[in-house]
Amino acid sequence: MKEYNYTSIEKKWQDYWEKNETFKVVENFDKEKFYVLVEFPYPSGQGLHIGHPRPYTAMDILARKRRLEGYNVLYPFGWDAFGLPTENFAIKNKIHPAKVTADNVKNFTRQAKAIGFSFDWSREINTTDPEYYKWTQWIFLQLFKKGLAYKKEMAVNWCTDCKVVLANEEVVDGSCERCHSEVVRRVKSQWMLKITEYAQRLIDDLTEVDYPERVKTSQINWIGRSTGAEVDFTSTAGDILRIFTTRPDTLFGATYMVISPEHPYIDAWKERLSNYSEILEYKTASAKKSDFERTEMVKEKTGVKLDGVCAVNPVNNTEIPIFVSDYVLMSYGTGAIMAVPGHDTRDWEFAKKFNLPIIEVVSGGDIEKEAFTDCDSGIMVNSGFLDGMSVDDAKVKITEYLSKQKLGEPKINYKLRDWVFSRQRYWGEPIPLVHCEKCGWVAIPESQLPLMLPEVETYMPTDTGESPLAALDDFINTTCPECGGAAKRETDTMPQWAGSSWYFLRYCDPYNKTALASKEKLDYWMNVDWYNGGMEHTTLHLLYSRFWHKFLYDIGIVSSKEPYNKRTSHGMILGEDMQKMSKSRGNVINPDEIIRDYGADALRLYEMFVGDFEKVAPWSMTGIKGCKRFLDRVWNLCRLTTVDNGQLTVDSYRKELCSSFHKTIKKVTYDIEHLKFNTAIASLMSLINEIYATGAINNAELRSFLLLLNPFAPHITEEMFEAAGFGILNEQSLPKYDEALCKDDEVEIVVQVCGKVRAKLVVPTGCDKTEVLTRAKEALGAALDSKTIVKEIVVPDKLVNIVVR
RNA sequence: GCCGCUGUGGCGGAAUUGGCAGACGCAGAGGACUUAAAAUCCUCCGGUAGCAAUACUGUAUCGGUUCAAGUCCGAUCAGCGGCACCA
Repeated sequence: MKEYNYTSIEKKWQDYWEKNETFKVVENFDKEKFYVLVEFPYPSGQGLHIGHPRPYTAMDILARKRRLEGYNVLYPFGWDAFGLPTENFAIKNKIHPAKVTADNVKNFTRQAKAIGFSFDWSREINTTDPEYYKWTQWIFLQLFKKGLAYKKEMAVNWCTDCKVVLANEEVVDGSCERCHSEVVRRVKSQWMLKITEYAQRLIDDLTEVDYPERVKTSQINWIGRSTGAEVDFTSTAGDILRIFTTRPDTLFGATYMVISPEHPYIDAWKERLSNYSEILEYKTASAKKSDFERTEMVKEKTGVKLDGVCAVNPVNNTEIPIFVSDYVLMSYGTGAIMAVPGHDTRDWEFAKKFNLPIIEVVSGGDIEKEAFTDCDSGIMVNSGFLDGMSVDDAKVKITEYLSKQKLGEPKINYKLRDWVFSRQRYWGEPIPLVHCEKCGWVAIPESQLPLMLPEVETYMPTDTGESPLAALDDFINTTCPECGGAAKRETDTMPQWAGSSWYFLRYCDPYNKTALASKEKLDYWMNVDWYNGGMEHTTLHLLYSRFWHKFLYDIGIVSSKEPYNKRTSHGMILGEDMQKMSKSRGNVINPDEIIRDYGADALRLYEMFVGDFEKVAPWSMTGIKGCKRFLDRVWNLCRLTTVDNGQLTVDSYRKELCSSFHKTIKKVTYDIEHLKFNTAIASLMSLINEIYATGAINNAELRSFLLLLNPFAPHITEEMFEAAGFGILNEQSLPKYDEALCKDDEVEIVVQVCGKVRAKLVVPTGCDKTEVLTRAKEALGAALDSKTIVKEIVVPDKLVNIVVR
């Protein structure tokens, strides 16, 4: 057995593909297209992670298979290059982030090419390229013009020492990742995008797409639609206090109210509140917590009663106390709730702690022990005109009543919040707006796009929390496009999500100077037929890009409501210790070394063979050796005796291998479509074992085997294909299977007695049921004597089960 | 606390979706080749009992449905990931 020289073979074919532009694709309107997409990477300083090749190889296999099936395949690649790590590296090392990005991209490109992905490199894009972000800015302007971008006061993480706004990621246990100082929540005016306006459509159109159920569920839960009612309580201060509830039926059971610490009434009622200072203290304390900390279930409920103002329940005119507590969030509903401790777990806990009355309004539970929250079985009690009704009926009745009395109205709420689109950072797309004293916020003319990111001395945000751009007078000061007067530019930049929300459109027409892509090309290539990415992007990137696509559909840029027909997700590659790979754990694997020691084909094969594609899988050095061993066996196929019959037709496999070949072709073809790469490879391994067992091979067998393996291991198969005189593999078609030839003439039948295997029997495929049963009984012989047969089950071509007493 | 996912040999994982559990690979043991080693090839490889044929047992735990359960249902335990107490 000889090892093959993977280094020179892989280099040879990578050069060949590059020189011949093998995978460059052009719009061919006569040919059926197939658009395969992988999430473009963030080019970090660490280089390609060993996890990256897993999804890239999987989709490369699909792309190569589709080409062999005759499709016009678009499989593009690019760089999602704006972002914090690059900026932080630039700050630390005083290198321009554009330079850092260019270096990282160069390294990533070298590594990606060494793995032999069949990307169309002529369509490479980079979100930090002004020719690209010109169109990111253009889309933002359209959103702005349609009223979908607005400014809002938002709480941000503020490092008290660095005096900068921090991303959630930079806050570790409530303190700054860099200086470990305290981080507080501070209010800042931010650009927001009204994704909530698309909430219902983002739910509804999920029925049109082929996503894994867990992805759909995550998105639906994230958007979090709930139906209920808004109800107006009056306060003893004379104002109306509006609340949202999903359980209007329990209105008679409301024994107190809770408002969020940020609720504006706290200030409005300042004069009436005898314990105002105590309330203010509570408000300050809760400002230090994140929403997550505030809403943690395990934590003890906290709160302060408002002394001096009460609320009045509109259905029974009862006066009830008002509390302020941080478990109520200003960002959901109206920032105020009615508390029904008898039928809400959180309210129940709060009421127990503060000794508040608990009234049962739905019978069926024991409210002394816990809140009774079941909506299906209870009957209304202690609820005036609702008594005796089911919960569902009561909901309808009370909502009608409230509407009629003008005390409230039905309401649908979504958990989904609008998208915070501003960053007080340098390394992002500048927001192309100016602020004019007279005209307000004004879009810059589209002819002035791209609004270039200017050079700055330091990338550090300013100590007022503004972006580094705020320190550049030349950049800030401009004229108003509307009135011509003096105006100031927006200095915030866009989040990294912006560029990735539409990149799949740019791949269709990456050099277009007059549009983000031409309508003709968009209509040819879109939709993305198959999009693979990580589960971690399910609720942010995937939702954001669907939102932008729907907006572009609304303004006539794209022709479909949804961008992606099919979405799949891969599992992470873990370290050999089953832990997430990280520098601190010391379990990081460098792909360069793997390629050097085993070759790209072995790396590709191993990452596909290691386990279920959708689940996490650990790296294993011995595992990759096994894959390399398999490739050596493939290489040595050509050293077997060739028993050539001179034919290259499908039916020229030798008789003893014919059925195996057809079965393997069927299995590999099926498995690739269903992300079962591991079992596809296993079946190829079984087939090669069978070939070796015969000690020989013929041309048709070698040719089919190489074609089947090619999507997984493109270099070695191209080389062997050429050496065998079959031509260039990439220009061929995938072998086909014949269903009739996949079947064996005979099958083994399991004979069970009471579910236990007692005999085995070989019968012709498709053998008659009674015939099988007779032969099964013969096989069992005396074992059935003196037993009463209760039941006889025959599963054709599989098993016989005889139940006896 | 809530949501989602996952529990199968020494290890990674298969199992046509209810029909012989452990495919394929790794590791291990024995043998062949070799002066020797590596590589390669052949054989064995869940547990218990047995020289063996074989029998019993076995898919996190407990229970259920079924002729038949890794697979379906109910409860429990453990691990991983996500989270915005969503009223």
